[in-house]
Amino acid sequence: MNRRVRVRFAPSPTGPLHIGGVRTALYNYLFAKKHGGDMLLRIEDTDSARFVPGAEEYIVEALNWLGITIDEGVGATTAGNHAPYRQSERKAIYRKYVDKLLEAGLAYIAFDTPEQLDAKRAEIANFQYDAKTRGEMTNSLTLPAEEVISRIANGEQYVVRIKIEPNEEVKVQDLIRGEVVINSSVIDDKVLYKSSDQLPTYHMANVVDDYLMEISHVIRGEEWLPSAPLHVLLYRYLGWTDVMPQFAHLPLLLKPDGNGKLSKRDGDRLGFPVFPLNWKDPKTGETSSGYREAGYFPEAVVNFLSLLGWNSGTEQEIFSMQELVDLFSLDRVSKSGAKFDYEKGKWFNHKYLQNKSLEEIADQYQRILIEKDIVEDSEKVQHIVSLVRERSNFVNELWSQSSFFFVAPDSYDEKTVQKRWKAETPAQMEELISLLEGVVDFTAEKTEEVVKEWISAKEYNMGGIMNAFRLSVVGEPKGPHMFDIIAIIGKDETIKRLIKAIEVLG
RNA sequence: GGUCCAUUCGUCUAUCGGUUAGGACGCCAGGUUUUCAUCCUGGAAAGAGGGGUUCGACUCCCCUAUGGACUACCA
Repeated sequence: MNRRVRVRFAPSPTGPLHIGGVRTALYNYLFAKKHGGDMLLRIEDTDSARFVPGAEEYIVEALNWLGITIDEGVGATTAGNHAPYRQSERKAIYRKYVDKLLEAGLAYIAFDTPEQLDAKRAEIANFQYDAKTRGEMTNSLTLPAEEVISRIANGEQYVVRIKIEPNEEVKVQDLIRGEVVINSSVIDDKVLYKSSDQLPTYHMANVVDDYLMEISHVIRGEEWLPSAPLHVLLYRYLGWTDVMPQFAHLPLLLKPDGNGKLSKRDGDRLGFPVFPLNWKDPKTGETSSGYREAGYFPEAVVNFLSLLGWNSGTEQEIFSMQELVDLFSLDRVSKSGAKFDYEKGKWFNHKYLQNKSLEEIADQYQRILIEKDIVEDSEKVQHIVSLVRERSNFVNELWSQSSFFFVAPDSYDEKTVQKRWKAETPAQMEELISLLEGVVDFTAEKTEEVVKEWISAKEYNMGGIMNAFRLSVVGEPKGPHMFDIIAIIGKDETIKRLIKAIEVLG
């Protein structure tokens, strides 16, 4: 069967989008675009208790920032003809299919309260609500029909459970892992629907929506692999096996150190963001840092994430979104979890900082300068950026590499003073001042020529002069070529800084 | 505990039975440089262990070990 590729990213609005979720969204997007298909965004808010205000908006904004565009669903520009795309708004739809299962005897009503179930679990080790145990529980299989009706009529809360037939090998074809087989006896009679909020649980809602929204491929995290057989069974119970989507379970993103799934705490602990955007928790007021605010380019984040669990098979490392789309393939997705290496993430941003146009970088840098009340024309800023960007990873690091172009040093690095400011230095700097005063054409080329001639004529030590010169102008032993620096700050400013250095350092 | 998934340099990975096991990040050394960086060159660094299958296994199979996920009226 050849049907249109339609994939969905289906997060739960329980908080900010985790970086692992971002990668899942990215892989879905790449797969969809590669095959000319549709990328949907569906909000899985069937757990009213865990709903967090602002989370949905955050998810849309994050995907938008990253360039992962949504064709259909929440946050899409066009309406889409499978609306609504929020599960909380689809209550009536699910009830119909729950009833269908009930009528077919493939599901049943259970009245056991959460407390009773907890008691059961405490009493029996490894208790599972299934074919072996449901006969001892309070449900429509053990109660007379009239009692079930009267209990419901009396307003008693209940859930609907799927009736799993034991001892069957359930096969799941996974596009990444191949065939996965699980015996149905180890699957419990999962709750599909709860009367308390009249909403289905994840499993039911997910299957019904994927069916109704004509999803062709379910690409999701590996944490869903254990419940995939249940989903296969649900498709079968509902009579949808012929249009069941194909599954692909992605490897997890792991902690950089130690073991386990990458979590919010790891970011706090190790000092890097695990969210795409800053997130302020509405309850605690606590803010978690995001890649955008940390100074990352969205392209760099996408590139970095794309390679955590997938590779092109070539030695190329830098990919545009379009290249990623062209090259992406599920059979090149790896099976094992990937430890999150933040250092490599920084390297990607470094690469993008070098490869982007000077105009774009200068434009971003100017915004930082304006915050510092520094206004310069863009041509000059571009020139400065061209001199210092190769030594930076982020636009916001540019300031520490180039502040001396805009403001004179207010102190001098002590170590350098001891090492580079000798007894004879002040006199030499005086000479340098009068030399520079005489230079008419104050370009990097000209000043370099004049100063070097003077140094060799006087038989001064090149390093001694230049380092003292740098100390006077920059205040620290850093920065680009000295003559490039003074050409930008100009003759007057250069001389002013030399005079001040002689004054202060003696 | 049970079920399932996984296992190549520290990390991300290439390899789809025959390779000096390749690349990248990071690390180290050297070079360039008036400084700090960058950059360039080079280097150290890997097939979890044990059995098979095979003329030949990193590659296929089994066992063990290790790691991970799941095991809710959460997703």
